[in-house]
Amino acid sequence: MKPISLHEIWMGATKCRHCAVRDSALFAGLREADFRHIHQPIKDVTLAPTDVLYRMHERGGALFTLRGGAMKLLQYLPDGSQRIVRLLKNGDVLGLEALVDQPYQHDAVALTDCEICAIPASVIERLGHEQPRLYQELMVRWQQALNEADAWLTEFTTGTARQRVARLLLRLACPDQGGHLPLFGREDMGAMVGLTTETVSRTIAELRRQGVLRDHGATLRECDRETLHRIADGEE
Amino acid sequence: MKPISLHEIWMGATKCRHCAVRDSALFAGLREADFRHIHQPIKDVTLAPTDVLYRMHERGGALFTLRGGAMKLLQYLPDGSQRIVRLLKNGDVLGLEALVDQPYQHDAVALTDCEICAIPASVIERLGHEQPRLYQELMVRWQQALNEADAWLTEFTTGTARQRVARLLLRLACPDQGGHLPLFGREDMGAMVGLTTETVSRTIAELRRQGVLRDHGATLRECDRETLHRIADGEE
DNA sequence: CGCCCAGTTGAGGACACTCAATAGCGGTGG
DNA sequence: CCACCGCTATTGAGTGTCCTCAACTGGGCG
Repeated sequence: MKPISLHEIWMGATKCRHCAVRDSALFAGLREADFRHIHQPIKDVTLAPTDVLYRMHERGGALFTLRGGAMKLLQYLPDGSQRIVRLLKNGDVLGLEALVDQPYQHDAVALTDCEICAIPASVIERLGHEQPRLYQELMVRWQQALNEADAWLTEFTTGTARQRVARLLLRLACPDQGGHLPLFGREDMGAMVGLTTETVSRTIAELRRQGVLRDHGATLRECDRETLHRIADGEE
Repeated sequence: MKPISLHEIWMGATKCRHCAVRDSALFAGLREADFRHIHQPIKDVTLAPTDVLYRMHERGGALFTLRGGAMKLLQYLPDGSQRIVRLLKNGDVLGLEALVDQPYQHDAVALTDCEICAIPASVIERLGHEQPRLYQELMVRWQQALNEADAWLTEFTTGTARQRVARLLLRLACPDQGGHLPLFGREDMGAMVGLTTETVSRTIAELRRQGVLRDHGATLRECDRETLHRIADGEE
């Protein structure tokens, strides 16, 4: 849980502008010339699992694009228990709050090794003045986040444990045939669907026994999307 | 449940530009001159409870500001059950999806009598070209929606029925001393916190018996925010 | 007056939680 | 190389909460 201070982020050399930002989904579509406007440092950040990118209520003034890896956004309840509010993967943006001058709304924690680009909000503001296109791009990101949030609400907080886990698996393991996420720990899965680790474990164990899931070693898996869908819809 | 077709909305007279849009929170801050850019109709809409403003998956091309009343945004599960994903009140914006050319993501249903302003996405785009300020305003709205969504996830899907109902009451009845929302039906409340109507009813009945809630006639209420907070935090 | 709908209350059962013990894996050090 | 430790996952037993089904109440309105 080594925290990475924002200070640390900004003090680094300005090695970007030549960096991978240009590939970054956020800036895709901006033309070469537009980059001359970037006078502030855009810094690369690397994280290891459990590292914290930023914390709730912090005022960082930067947003981030996730160029590689996976992260989770956490919120906490008064009793201390935590809930995973969203997952982020390649190309996703986090910390958009910074653009409207708000403190971060979550803890952002790395689930895998991550490569991240940190972009000061001021850079966006400057670019945006001459590139309304950028705002369009940002709004798309915002809407994506909102869709995700709503989907989580309806998919992961309703129905039986069996249904929720099935839906989660469909979202995590299966979407892209090869790119299995490491299939997180039971604890994290529980925090996503609002169940205890034990219940998640039991549920997955049963799915395995029924042949819906196949454990390839430790973390890799195959899954029968067909039946998972039926389970998710409560038909089984 | 009389549906209001979007066609119906757009065919109306262009009585706005002089209309209340200028007071609308969304456009607050734009100066007089900026309104000359609005060539398209901005239409007023009035809804009665249970009326539908738009439906999921529709492509309306317009966004809306809620000038008065309260609305709910719904999503559905495969089994047909519905979940209330967000509530909207005075000054809130809905249908932002239209700005990024997406179909609406929810059913938008009136809970009370509503006054609404319908604004074509094209108007925003045109205005935005010369008024980057407007984008800033829009992003703030988007972030608001996102904060709401996240808050619902953590507050209304965790803890016991007692806790959830307490949190809901704190959000609905109490925030503004006088402006009690009609304290929705049990069914709606259930759809917000992920419980059955019976459980909500039982829970509220008990709170009443314990003197935390006082029924003033039929819908009005007083509540002991102090103890509600303690209940919400699981200390009672 | 009686219907209708929303809310309330009851009884019974299912499901997920809690607490607790066991198993499996990986790393570390003797 | 094996023994041991720590962590995570798994499994079990018992309990509590919430859901389901169903009956009953009460106010609003035709």
